[in-house]
Amino acid sequence: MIRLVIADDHPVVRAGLRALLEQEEGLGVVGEASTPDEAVAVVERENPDVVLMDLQFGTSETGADATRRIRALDAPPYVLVLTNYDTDGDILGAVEAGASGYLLKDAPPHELIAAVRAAAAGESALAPAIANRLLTRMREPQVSLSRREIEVLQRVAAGRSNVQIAEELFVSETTVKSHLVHVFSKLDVSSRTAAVSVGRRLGILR
Amino acid sequence: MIRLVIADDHPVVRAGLRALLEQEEGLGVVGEASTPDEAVAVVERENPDVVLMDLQFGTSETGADATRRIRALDAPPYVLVLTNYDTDGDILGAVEAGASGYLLKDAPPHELIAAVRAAAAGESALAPAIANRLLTRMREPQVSLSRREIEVLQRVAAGRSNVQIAEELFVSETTVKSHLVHVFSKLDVSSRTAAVSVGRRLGILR
DNA sequence: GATGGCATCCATCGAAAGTACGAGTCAGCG
DNA sequence: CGCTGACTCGTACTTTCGATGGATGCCATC
Repeated sequence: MIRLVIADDHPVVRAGLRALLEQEEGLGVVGEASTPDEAVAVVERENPDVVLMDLQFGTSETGADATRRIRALDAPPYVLVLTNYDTDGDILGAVEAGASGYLLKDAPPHELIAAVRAAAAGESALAPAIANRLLTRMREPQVSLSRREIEVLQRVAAGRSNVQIAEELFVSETTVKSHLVHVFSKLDVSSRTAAVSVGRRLGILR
Repeated sequence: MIRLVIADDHPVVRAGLRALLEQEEGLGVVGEASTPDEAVAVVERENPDVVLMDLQFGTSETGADATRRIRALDAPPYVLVLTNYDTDGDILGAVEAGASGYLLKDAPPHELIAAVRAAAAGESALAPAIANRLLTRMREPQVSLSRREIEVLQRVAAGRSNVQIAEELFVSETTVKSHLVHVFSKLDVSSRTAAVSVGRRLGILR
């Protein structure tokens, strides 16, 4: 049986995933987590085959962080990342953190199940709608912001101050400014608000 | 038994709601819909007691529209609106469309069930976290920005500085700041970038 | 006629934001 | 092994924002 752990901060989503997955032969949910920390703990305890990991939690720590920590364990499970938006900037981060698959939350059940089975078999499973975007982004670097720069820009777009962003990312305010300097230069702007508007037009921001 | 219909475009969310609600005594899900149109059709066919209605569908039509149409039927069911964000601008629209309750998707299960029972009894059920915000917004009629304030906010969103905006509008920089102070206060934010992001979510900006 | 919202204007002050250096670690690559 | 790029941090400086607390005239509504 494929043993699963679900990590998502929405009780409704957890219940939905559990319901959809458990009515499938050969799949079993052995644990749930509502925070990144809890996810790591549950995975260590249950030693599952596959983890379904939400990208956005209510906290500052993201699913990508948890994914990185989980993949650093001994004999780690495969991690399937879940997200709401196919434009999420953390997707790249999650993939680099060791996620072996990537799914949209509005994916139909059969896609979900296929992805879980693929992941359990060690294969890569990207939602079709995503694979394209990811690949095109890979090969056409365009205005390629680094992962960190995108992360900072997203938080700027959410209205956070430099100090707040620094705290959320556990770096100094100087570092945040430094990232922003690069973002401004790459986007050819000179203020955060302009950067947000250009970033949105270029599809870097949702 | 309280007969329920679930309308949400996410299969996972539908399954989660169904799972959480059906393990409760006296509740039964008699239909699901993945689009606003389908929701109206299913409600007409099943004649349920309560409808759980998502606010955002993938389409241009919103849950508020469907709510309005459902409440216009003969002997309509009560409608509970579901949304991700407590700042969603359509909330007011949904309430005005006849929704009798309002829930965040990350609400704990007991809150969800309590809201369904309250709705079935014809009572109003607002997520506690929301009720306040909604009420204050009701008595302080929405977020109506003046024409001038919107003009300024739009230019802020385009990345202009206060000085630039002042020149464009043929007023002094202080005047621009003054408008922005009002905008900030109305939108309950304290920076231009946050104002832009809230303004966008509320539909004030493109 | 009063009240209140809107648009306009003003000054000051501290807090953010942005600029401009320099500089270190680390991973990956040719 | 040296190079490059991403990421990190520091210090010092200038500019822009935002908060505060006023002021005026206009106009609609009560």
